Amino acid sequence: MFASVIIDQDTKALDKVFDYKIPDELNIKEGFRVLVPFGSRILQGFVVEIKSQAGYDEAKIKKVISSVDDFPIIKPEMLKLMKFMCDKFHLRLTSVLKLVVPSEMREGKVKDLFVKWAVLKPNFELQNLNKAKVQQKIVVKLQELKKAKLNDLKEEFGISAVKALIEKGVIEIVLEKINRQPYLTEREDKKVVLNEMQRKAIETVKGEGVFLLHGVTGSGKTEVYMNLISKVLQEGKNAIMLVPEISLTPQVMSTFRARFGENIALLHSNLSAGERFDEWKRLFSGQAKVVVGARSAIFAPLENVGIIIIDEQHEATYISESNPRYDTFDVAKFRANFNKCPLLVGSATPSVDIYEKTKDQEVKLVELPVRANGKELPKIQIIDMMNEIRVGNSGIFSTQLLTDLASVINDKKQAMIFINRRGFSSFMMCRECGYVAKCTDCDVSLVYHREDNRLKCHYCGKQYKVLDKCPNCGSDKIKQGAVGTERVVKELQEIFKDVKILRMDNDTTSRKNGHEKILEEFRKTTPAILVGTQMIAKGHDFENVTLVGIIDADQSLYRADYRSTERCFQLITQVAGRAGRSTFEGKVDLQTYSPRHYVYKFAANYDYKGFFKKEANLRKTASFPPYSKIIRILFSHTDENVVRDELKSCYNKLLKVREKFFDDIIYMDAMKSPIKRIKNSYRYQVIIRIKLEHCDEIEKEIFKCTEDVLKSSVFFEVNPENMS
DNA sequence: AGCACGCCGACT
DNA sequence: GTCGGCGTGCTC
Repeated sequence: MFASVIIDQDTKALDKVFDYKIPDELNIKEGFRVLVPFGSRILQGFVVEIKSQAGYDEAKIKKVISSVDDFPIIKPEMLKLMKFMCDKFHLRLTSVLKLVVPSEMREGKVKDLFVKWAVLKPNFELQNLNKAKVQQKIVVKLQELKKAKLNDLKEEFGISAVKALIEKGVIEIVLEKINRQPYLTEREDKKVVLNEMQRKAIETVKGEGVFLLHGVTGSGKTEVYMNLISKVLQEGKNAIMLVPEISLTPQVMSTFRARFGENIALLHSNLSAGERFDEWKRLFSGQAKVVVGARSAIFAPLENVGIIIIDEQHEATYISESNPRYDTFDVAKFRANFNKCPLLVGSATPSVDIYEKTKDQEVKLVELPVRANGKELPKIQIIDMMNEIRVGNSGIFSTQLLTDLASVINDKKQAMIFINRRGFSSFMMCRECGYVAKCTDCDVSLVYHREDNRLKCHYCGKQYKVLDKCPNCGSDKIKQGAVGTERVVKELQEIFKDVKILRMDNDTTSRKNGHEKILEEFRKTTPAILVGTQMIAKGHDFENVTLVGIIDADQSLYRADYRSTERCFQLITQVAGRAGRSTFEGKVDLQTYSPRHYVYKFAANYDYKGFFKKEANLRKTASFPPYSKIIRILFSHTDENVVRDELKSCYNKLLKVREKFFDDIIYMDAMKSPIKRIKNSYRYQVIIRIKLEHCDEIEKEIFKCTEDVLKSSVFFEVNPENMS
C-alpha cells in the first residue's frame, strides 16, 4: 500500500502530495501523522490518502519511517473539509492543515497528548555502554524506578545521552494516554422562562439546512442557542457555536460554563498555545461536547455534530483575510452537510447577502421580533449636523447631544459616545453642503491616499485630483472627515470638567486586559462617559447607560465599499442596543451630515425589512453583490517588477476570458492595491465583477489564468470585505 | 522551508 | 589551483 503524504511546510513549492510506500508492519491509515524521509532530511507529514497504486515512479519511492501516533490526528470529516476548502478558496493543502491541526502537533512538536515513559528493554547489551558514564547512570536509575518520564530524563541527564540510549535500543518509549482532570465548575441551572417566539424558534430549527434567526437586540437569541445546544446534547450529539472574538467576554464565557459545565470547551484568543491545545484534546477525545469560540473554532475536532451556530452572522470577522483566506460560513455549511445537522446563523442585522437567500427558502427564516423583556427599543433621534453649522455651531457636538449629556450627568447615569474611525483612509466631504467625492464610474466614495495625495476609487482604480473646492457649492470647507477619540475626550472634558470620561480604542486596549480594566472602571463610576470606537458597540451590558451618542455616522456610510450602507445600518442598530438595557429608558443621538440618507430613516425605526428592500433594489440595479460576484486576485512579491510582470501575463489571459464571456463580465481591471506595500511585498490586484448566471464556470477559468504564476503569492477573494 | 548542485571571484 | 559566494531547483 502507498500513502499520499503532505509535508508540513506551507510553501507553494511543497503544495502537493508525496507518495510513500507503507511497510507491511506499519498500521497507517488516512489522517495519520507520519515521519518520512524527505530529500536528505526526515520530516513530519500527514497522510491524506491511502492507495494501492503509487502515483509516482515506483523505483524512486521511499518508505514511511514510522507513524507518530496510533490514531488519525485528522479525522475523515476534516480531511474532506480540507480538500473542499482547497477547491473552494483556492488554498494549499499545507495552508489548510494548520487550521485543522493545532500547532503543537505540527512540525517537530510531539507534545503531551500522551505521557511518554522511558522503560528499559528486557534484554539489552550493557557492554556497549562501558565508556558512557551518563548513559550508565540513566540505566541504573531506570533499573531502580522501572520507568521514568522521558522528559524528566532528558532534563536530568541531557538530551543526547537519552537519545543515544534510544538509538542503541536500550530504552523503549511507552505512551500512556493522559487522563485530564475534569473541569470543576458549579453548575447553575437557571430556569429561564422562554416566550412563545423563542419556543417556536427552537422547534423550527431541526433537520438539515441553513436557518437564519433574525431577532432584534435583546430578543433572547442566546437563550435560543443554549436551548438548542441542550437539546442536541440530550440526543447524544455535539455542538459548535461561534461568536465574534470581541463578544467572547468573561461574562459570556461564564454563562456558558455555568450552563454546560465540563461539557464545554472554550476557545478564545487569551488562551496560551498550551491551554488551547488542552481544549483541542478534550474535544478530540470526546470529553468536551460543545465548543464555543471565535472563527477558528469551526475547525474543532468534534464528531457527530448535531448543530452549528454562528452568532452575529453579519460580522466581518467570520471572513479570514489573511493566510488561509476563507469564509467561515462556507466551512460551517460543509460541516453541517457532512453531519446532516442544521446550521443556524443569527443576527439582529443580517447581511443583505444572507437575507436575500431567505426569499427562495435556500435559507429558512426564523424571527424573534420583540425584546424578551418586553421593553421598547431606545428612541433614535437623527441630528442634522449641516443645520448645526448653519446656526453657527461648527464643533463636534450638536446642541441636542450636549443637552442630553448634561441631563444624563445630572441624573447620575452613564453615556456612551461612539466614534466611527476605521482604517486611516477616509473620504472627502464638504462641510458646507455635504457633498461627498464619488467615483464617476462606480458610485462609491473615493478614498484619500496620502502617499501620492490623490483620491482613488477602490473598485476600479480610477484616480482623481484632491479637491480644494467643493464642486457642488464652491466652498473651500471640503476636507477629510475624520474625528479622533482623543479630540472628543479632550473637548468633552473641557465641557464637563468634573465628570469621569473614559476612552476605549485600539491605543488604550493594546495592553493585555486593557479592555476589561476600562470597562470595569466605567461600570462602577456614575456619572461617566465612555468614548470609543467599534469595540464599545459589542456585547457589554451596562444597565446605567441611558444615552448613546454617535458622532459621525457618515463615516461608515461613505467608505469606498458597496457594503458601506449595510454596515452603517448594522452599526447604528448595534450601538443603539447599548442604551436602556435595563429599567431605564434609553435614547440615541445620531449625528450626521447627510440626515436624509435612506439608511437613517430605516435605522431610526428599526425597520430592517424596509432597509433590506431598498438596499436590495439598489444593489440589483447597480449589479453589486449579491446580484453579482466580485472577485479580487491579489498578487504580492518583494520585487515590484516580478509582481508587475506576472500580473500582466495573467491579465492578458484574463482578457481572453473576458472575450469569451463578454456579456457576463461587468467590469475587469488590474491596478495597484490601495495599500501597495505590506511587509516589504508589493501588492497588485485584479478586480473582476461578473454576473451570476455563469459565474461558476467563469470563476474556474479565472483561476486557471493564475496557474503559472511562479514567484508571486496569489490570493483570491470573493466579494472582498475590504480591499486593502 | 532546507539542502544539494553549480558556476564565478579572492585567497591559504 | 581550491574555498566559498548564494542563485536555481528539487524533494515521493
